[in-house]
Parts: sequence; C-alpha cells; structure tokens
Amino acid sequence: MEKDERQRWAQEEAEFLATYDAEEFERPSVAVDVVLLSVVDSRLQVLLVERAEHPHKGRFALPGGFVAIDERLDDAARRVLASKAGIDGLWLEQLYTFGAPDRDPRTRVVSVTYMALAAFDRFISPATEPHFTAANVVLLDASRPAGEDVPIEVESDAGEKLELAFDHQDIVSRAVGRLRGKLDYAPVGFQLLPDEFTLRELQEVHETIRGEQLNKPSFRRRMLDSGQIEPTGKYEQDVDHRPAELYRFVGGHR
Amino acid sequence: MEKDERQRWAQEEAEFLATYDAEEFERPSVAVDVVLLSVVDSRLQVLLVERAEHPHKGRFALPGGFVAIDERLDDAARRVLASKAGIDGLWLEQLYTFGAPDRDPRTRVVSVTYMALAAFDRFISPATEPHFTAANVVLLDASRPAGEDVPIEVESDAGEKLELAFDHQDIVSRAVGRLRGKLDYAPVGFQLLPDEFTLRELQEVHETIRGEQLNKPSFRRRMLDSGQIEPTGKYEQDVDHRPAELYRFVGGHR
DNA sequence: ATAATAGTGTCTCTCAGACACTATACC
DNA sequence: GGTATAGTGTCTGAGAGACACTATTAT
Repeated sequence: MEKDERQRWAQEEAEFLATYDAEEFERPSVAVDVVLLSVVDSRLQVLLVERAEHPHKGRFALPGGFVAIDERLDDAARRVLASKAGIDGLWLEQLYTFGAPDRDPRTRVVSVTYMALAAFDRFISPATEPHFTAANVVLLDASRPAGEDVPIEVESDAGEKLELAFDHQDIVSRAVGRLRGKLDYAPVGFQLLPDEFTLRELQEVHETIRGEQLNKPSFRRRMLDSGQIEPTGKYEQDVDHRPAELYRFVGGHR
Repeated sequence: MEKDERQRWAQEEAEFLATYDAEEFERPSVAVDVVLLSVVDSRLQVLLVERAEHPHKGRFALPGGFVAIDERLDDAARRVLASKAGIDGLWLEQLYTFGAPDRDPRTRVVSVTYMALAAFDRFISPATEPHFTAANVVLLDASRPAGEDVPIEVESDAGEKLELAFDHQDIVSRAVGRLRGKLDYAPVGFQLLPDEFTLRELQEVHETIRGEQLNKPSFRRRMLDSGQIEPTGKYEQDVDHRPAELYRFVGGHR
C-alpha cells in the first residue's frame, strides 16, 4: 500500500466513524453479576445480598450492577464486589454470559458473570464490615452431594431452601461446576486459604468442593510433587495435639 | 404472606416496571462473534470473512453481528453462522465475552463469542455455497506448535501471517485453547468427523488439535473403553491397503 | 500412659506408553 | 511374494488408593 493511499484509507475510515450512529438500533443493557465463593467450616458458601428494590424485592441475589459505558467488564465486577460486599483484591475470573431475553422483567439485560474466591478470613463478615447491616448480607450454603450434575440448591444457615432472584440459581450452579472443574488442574485451593495453611486444611477445602473424601497420603504426594506449595518451617499454634507444619503457595501471591 | 399482601406486592412491582426508564443510562452494543473451527487435512482451520465495510475494511474477521433486542444470544450466533457462512445445525458453545472499551472504534461493543465445530465435509466451501464468492470467505490455518501457551497465529493457505480485525486474534486463540482443553473430557472429535469414521481419522483429529503424536494402542483403548463409540461392522472403501472398520459416535447425533 | 492428629512406607491396582507382533487388504 | 495399514498382546513404569505404621504434641 502506498503512502497517500494509506492516508486516503485512514480518512475514509475516520469519516465513516464520524457519521456512525450508535443509536440506530435498540440495545440491551449490560450488567455484571459476581459469584463470590468461600469455604467456611467445610461448607461451600456464596455471598448474596437481599434486594432492596423491585424487581424481586426481598429475594436474595448475587451482587451485581450495570456496566458503565467506558468501564472494563472486570473493573465493573471489582467495583460491584467492593461497593456491595466491601471486599477487594480478590482473584476473579469471567464465568459465563447470561442473556435470555426475559431474564430481567425491566428490560433486556445481558449479564456477564464473574467468579471470585475468598479465603475464609477475608470472606465478608457482617459483624466486622461497617458498610453493611447483618440484614442485607447473608451467607448461604451452596454444598451439593458428591454425585453427578445435580443442580445446586442454595440453603440458608437455618437449612431452608431459598429461591434466588432472576436466574441467579443457574449462575451459582455454573460457578460451582466451574470451581470443581478447575480443582484438577489449577491452583485453586490457595485462593480459599490464608497465606499459610496446613495440608489438612488444603485437603478439607478440596474435599468440600468435590463433595467427597480424599486419600491422605495420595493427596499429600500430589500437592508436594506438584511444586505448587512449599513448607515454611513454621507450625500450627494452640492445638491440643501434634501441630501440623504450615505451607505456603509457591509463586506470587493472591 | 397473606393473599392481599401478595396482591399489593405484585401491583407495586408492576408499577415499578411501568415507570422504569431503560434509556436512563448510555448502554454498550451487544454483538456475537463465532469461531467456526474444523480439521481439514490434518490442519486446524477457522472460518474468516473479509470485511466489506469500515472499520477494518479489507481485513479478515470472524463472522459476527449485533444481537437483536429480543433475540437469544445463541440464536444470534446461529443466525450469524447461517447468514454469513451458510451453515446451520452445528454444535455451538459459548466461549467468552470480550468487552474492552476500545475494542471497536465505532462505539462500545461487548461481544459474546461462541465456538462452533464442523466436520470437514460440512465446513464451508465457497465453491458449493452460492451465498458467497470465493473472495469473501477464506479458510485459514490456525495450527500451533505442540508447546505451551503460544498465542495462536493465523496464516493464509499461502503461509503468510495475517492480522485479523478488532481483537479477533485473541478470540481465536481462546477458542483453540478451549478446544484443546475439552479434548480430555468431552466427546469433541465427533463434531469434527462425518457420522462414520475410522479410529485412525479420529486419532488424526486429536493429534491435530493437540499438536503432538499419540500412541496408537493407548488411543484405541481409551476411545473403545470410554463407551463413546461403537463399531458399525462396515469398512472403508477404495483404499489400497487393509480397510479400517468404521465407527460411530454412541448416543444421539451431532 | 492415653488421646489425637501429623506424617510416612509399602503394596497393589489401574492405566498409559512402548514395542513387537499378527491380520488383511491391494499390487 | 511385497507393501501398507489395521489391529492386538504384553511388558513396564508412573501414579493413586488402601492400610498400617511411626512421630509428636497435649493432657
């Protein structure tokens, strides 16, 4: 391509852009919803907030919000997590995009969903988070039986099954499925534990996510041979039995 | 909840929806782009169309288009595939959503991308598809070396590296990565072969996707033991050596 | 000592890769 | 017969589960 031909081309493209009418077609709204998971006391938990407004007012929903016109999708997810859950700096991964035309009764909303993981010591605690009252932040159990692709049921601490707002039940199910899948090949457990942890704690996290017991020697071998963790030389404190050695995740940090 | 309380609630929600202003905030456009992959002659190929309009006029791009306001995302992907590639009834899976604010110079476009697979005998052939001239449908090689996460490079049949429009290079890379990952646990090869195929053909598809040679007895064992395929009792025709038995995918169809 | 959990040594079973072999088509 | 590819039998080595054992802390 010659120089003045390239110039003409650039000018042609610039003119096209100047006359482009973005309002020509009716467009959906774009939102993000975040599935923040944690393993607390050997239970898989998901952060939900009670909806203060219509639609689905009073039901529990994933923290979410609309994406600003010049905002990156993952930035929107981080913003939502910070403003609605008061937690930042977490590992975050895009999960799936839900776009059924009727999934939101207000208007067409395409929701790009993200999965976030938090160690139990960083997971939201209404008692220590002044941004929230205990009433609008609820931690729910999202455990599921060891078997096959049983859809996830979300239960309150009291053990009663809850119906979530919109299609958020489906979103949570997909997040749990993704988390299970990642366990086999990605260093996922470390996002769910403090910087230093025992092999028993790591195994409990894996067992909770998979919903089944694991073999101890085999699990230790796999983890140690993988090179993903290294011993710190330090040991548990304040336990009434032999203390376990503390390990840390090798390579960077959360 | 009592009956008239529920009625009041429903009315309150209905009023909210009636006064909801969907135009209040500026919204992105939502598009779909489809990565249609096939294995032809032991090469991984991706369908690209030459852009007839600005922006990026003249470059090659994935088939894509905007999502209508009441259209399902996967329906949009199917429509795009049918209208821009003249092929339908394919297996389709949502891949990832790309939403960088500057990825399209026209306006903010959030693109929900899909991956589709086609057997070589259904893969687009400009010569047999009257919708297209050979000039605006191009098949490109998307092979990549066996090693690690080398970004995919797209080359023309002539072997020259091509720069794709927008961020479509990233989208293709992600599709190839996903395809590789699925190979281990999902019956993916069958989408890329005719209804009846030999084990050698299936192995070649796997080898092409993984970019490495596989062990023959081991591959046969794995496939046969998996229960995913069954022998048809029929054999290859017109080969100048011992003909291989034809197998079919067990359970439903493509 | 007892209780409780941490951590290890060893056996076996399964499965994938390697290799060599047999089988069956066309020439 | 030769050649080419289909298809199989068997060995080996890596890795996971099972199980029993030793180790170390608190009481």
